[in-house]
Amino acid sequence: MMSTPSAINENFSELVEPGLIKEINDLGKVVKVHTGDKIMDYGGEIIYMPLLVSGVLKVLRMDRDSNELILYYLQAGETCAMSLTCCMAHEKSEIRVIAEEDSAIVMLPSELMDSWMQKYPSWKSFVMKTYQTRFSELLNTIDSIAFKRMDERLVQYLIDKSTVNNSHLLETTHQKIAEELNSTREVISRLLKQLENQGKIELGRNKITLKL
Amino acid sequence: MMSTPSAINENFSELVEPGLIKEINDLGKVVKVHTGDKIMDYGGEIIYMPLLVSGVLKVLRMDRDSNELILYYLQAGETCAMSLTCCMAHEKSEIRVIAEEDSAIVMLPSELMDSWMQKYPSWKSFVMKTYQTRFSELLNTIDSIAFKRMDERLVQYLIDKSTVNNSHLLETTHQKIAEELNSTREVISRLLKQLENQGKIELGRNKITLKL
DNA sequence: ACGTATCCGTGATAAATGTCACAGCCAAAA
DNA sequence: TTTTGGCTGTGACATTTATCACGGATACGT
Repeated sequence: MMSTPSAINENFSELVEPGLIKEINDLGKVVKVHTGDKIMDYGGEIIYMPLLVSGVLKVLRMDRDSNELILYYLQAGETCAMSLTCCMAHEKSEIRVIAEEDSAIVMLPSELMDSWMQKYPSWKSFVMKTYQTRFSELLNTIDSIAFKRMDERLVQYLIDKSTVNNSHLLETTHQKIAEELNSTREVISRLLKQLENQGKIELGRNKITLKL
Repeated sequence: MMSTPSAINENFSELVEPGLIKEINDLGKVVKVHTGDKIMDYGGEIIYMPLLVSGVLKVLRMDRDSNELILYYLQAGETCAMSLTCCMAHEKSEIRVIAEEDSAIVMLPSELMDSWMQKYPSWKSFVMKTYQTRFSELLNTIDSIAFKRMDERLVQYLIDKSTVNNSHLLETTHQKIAEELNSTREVISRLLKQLENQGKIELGRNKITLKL
């Protein structure tokens, strides 16, 4: 498995100390995953912390009856705040992480995190920034499910998905959307049909085209 | 305004460096607040970071139509993760913080946070632990609103409130509960009546008694 | 003790979402 | 081509929660 020094520089430009870059390149393993691959699961041990070099991951929450809910997407240059907390505390995962697209991830042994905080100021800043953005994302998620109706949530979902995939054509099924929004296929189908009637999207089998 | 060295030692025993304790005692201002006082509000600047020495604070989220939702409680020995992120980034608050009980808070100038992270390992651990617990709390909140019905959420609310107030007698109104759960008085009244019929609580004007 | 605010209980009804049932359609495999 | 399985559309109905309306109860100030 080859390490890719340039990838870190390109996507994590805020990490500046040469010693830090060197440690990441020496100790991190590059892992390539494909769309749909599971990177982490509820209850799993977290012994690596993932830096996302390319692609998109999605972070999901589940309950015991395996109802699901998408929390947020991770893009190149980002990492998972949950992994941070878990790494530091050697705890188990409270979330599931799935590759939304083919992705490349640098896996860092979790025991390094702590010492780097003191050793490399830019690492500390990166960690802090990660917490801040993930906190905001979680609050957005809470806003959606607490204060919005399903039609609004669906529109936001389509926009977000279109944004991270960088495409107006979404290749998915009503069933999958329903799962990620913790709803049901019939409800999503009907709301999508409404949106089509309003001229905002076009529907096809396994695909949704956003118009604008 | 007097500083209270012992209060820090008692409630924040994980903060161990003498230099850190001294800085907190020298630079922190002790503020006393009463039940219902607003400590922070949505959109407000955060220039102090609050360490809760005694009492209970509640952290709320609001939307534009001033619908509200309780996120979690803070107890003695804890601090607000949102304040942490805001302090570090000099950002505005995304939440509202209200005193649930009379409380004493040590306010620390936010510009110190960053340097302490490197200077005092126990401060860094404290900050990390804070993030971890708050993250978990937010996930719990998400679980509740995403996966549970109002009757379950209400029971959990009553238990949580009883726990932080350390009393089986809750002095509040149906209206206030409805606001913190982002519901309506009628719904809460009916559900409370159900619980009373099941023998789980007793209702009175401005009070609810938990039986077990 | 009286008047008044607020709080509480509850029926009737509406809106949002979930569930069930089933039919048609499309795409890939045989 | 035919079959098969998954995807989509939609009516009918159930459940959960919100809204409206209003009357009665309780505490508090004067």
